Amino acid sequence: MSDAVAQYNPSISVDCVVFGFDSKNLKILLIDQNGDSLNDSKLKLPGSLVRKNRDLDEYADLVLKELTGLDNVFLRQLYTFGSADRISLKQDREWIEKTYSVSIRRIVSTAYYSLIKIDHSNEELMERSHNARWYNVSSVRTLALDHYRILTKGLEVLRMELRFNPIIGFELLPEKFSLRNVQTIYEAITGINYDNRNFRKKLGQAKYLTPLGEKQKGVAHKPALLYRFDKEKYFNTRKEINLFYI
Amino acid sequence: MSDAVAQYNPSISVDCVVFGFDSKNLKILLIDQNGDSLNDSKLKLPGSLVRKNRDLDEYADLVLKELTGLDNVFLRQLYTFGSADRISLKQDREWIEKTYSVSIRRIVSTAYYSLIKIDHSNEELMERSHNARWYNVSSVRTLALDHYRILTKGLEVLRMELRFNPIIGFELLPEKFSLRNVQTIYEAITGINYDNRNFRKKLGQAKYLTPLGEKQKGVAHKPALLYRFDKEKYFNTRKEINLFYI
DNA sequence: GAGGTTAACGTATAAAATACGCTATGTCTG
DNA sequence: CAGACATAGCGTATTTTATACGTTAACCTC
Repeated sequence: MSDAVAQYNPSISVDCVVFGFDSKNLKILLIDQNGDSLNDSKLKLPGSLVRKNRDLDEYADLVLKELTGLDNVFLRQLYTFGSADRISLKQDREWIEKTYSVSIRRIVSTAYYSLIKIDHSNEELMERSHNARWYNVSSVRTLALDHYRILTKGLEVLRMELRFNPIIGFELLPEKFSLRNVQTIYEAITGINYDNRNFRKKLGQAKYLTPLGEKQKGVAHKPALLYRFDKEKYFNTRKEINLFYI
Repeated sequence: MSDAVAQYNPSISVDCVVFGFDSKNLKILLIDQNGDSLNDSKLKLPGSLVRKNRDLDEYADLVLKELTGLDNVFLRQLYTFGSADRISLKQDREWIEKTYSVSIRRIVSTAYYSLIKIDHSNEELMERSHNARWYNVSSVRTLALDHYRILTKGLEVLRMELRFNPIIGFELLPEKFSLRNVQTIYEAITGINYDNRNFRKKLGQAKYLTPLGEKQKGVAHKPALLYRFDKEKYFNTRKEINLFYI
């Protein structure tokens, strides 16, 4: 994202929490600043200072597109981090100043979160050109700058969203999936274990799951039917959530 | 908020959507830029460019405190508006440059929303020193800059929050209130009409409402019992919301 | 004291959540 | 090739919650 003629606003940046799912675990896309990933604290979220006179949202999209090569990915604003002392380490400051050729004082960063179908991503390309790789969210303990806090916020919002917005799950799942895949992703995100029989009973009421008549292959148990998420039906049959909690 | 020696960052600002409730309608606190309020489009949200090296959150709090004189008010981040063309009108740009004595290009504004017990606010003071007054949210049609969009976002988030977080309602209600007051505020925010008997049945299950043994006076109907919201009990008895929607 | 208005309590029914039993169908192992 | 094993997939019983609506109580105004 660095460019000799680019004019960056030295106090505005975007960072992206990019989630994925490998049919077992929730993943996050992280960049290795140094090219070696032995030390967790050198891992950071993809992001960039924003060029002058560019939309924030549009710029987050750009960052993501350059990183993944993917277009039209799910991307939403998460939160804005504006503590005056966000960039407290001298080495972080110097890294930014060198990368963008600007002198910085404080940076307000607007974080976004993105949901990616991991099988659509070109892992080789991401690794080669950006030192970016998928990590298990559950194994991440520290990150550069205040990026761990951003990740935590991302997880919190993801959890909240999934409760009311099943689309969150299907953005992460591949085109074809089993009901069990859906349950696994709900469990990975919420941390709650659901009773398999009740979970699928509830999912069965959804109008937006189209069975494909196709089965899993090569699994050491009864193969599951595969389904497809029908976005159109989802938006047409969505019923109002008319509830409040005491 | 203007000050001769202040150093403002010319591209970062905060705006506050300040909600109130007068036992009938949802209200919003707006500032009249010109000192006359005949023209809606001259009304704006309270806000300010942010001084260099000041926390965003802290600064929103400061703006609010200077405006209302109130301390420790409910204040949460809402959304960040970062379109490059947010300040499209020449007169808006000039007003900002004159007020803050800075030259601006683009401003990224982080919006906050605040909930105020209207009976705690000093309306005279606010009007005299800031041209600020409470308006019915439902009667606001246009605002300066992109502030109407910010208000819309505020309403949307308020609605969502109220579903899971009853505290939202009690932040707006006075210390003593009737169950009917609670229902009215829920209806004002969500736009849904609830059956009075079922609504109070549900509220009755809440552990955090302490009856005061005191009754309404001077009302032309059976006077209602007054209650108090017990924050501590609320946090102690809060049960996990263990649900997801299909 | 009649009429209007909201408070406050109660009952009946429908819908949703939860708990758990059981059979089916594939792969893997000995 | 039989039996173990694992998850798929269907079903029933029970509890909890939501929804609909009847009824009396207590205050004001005229």
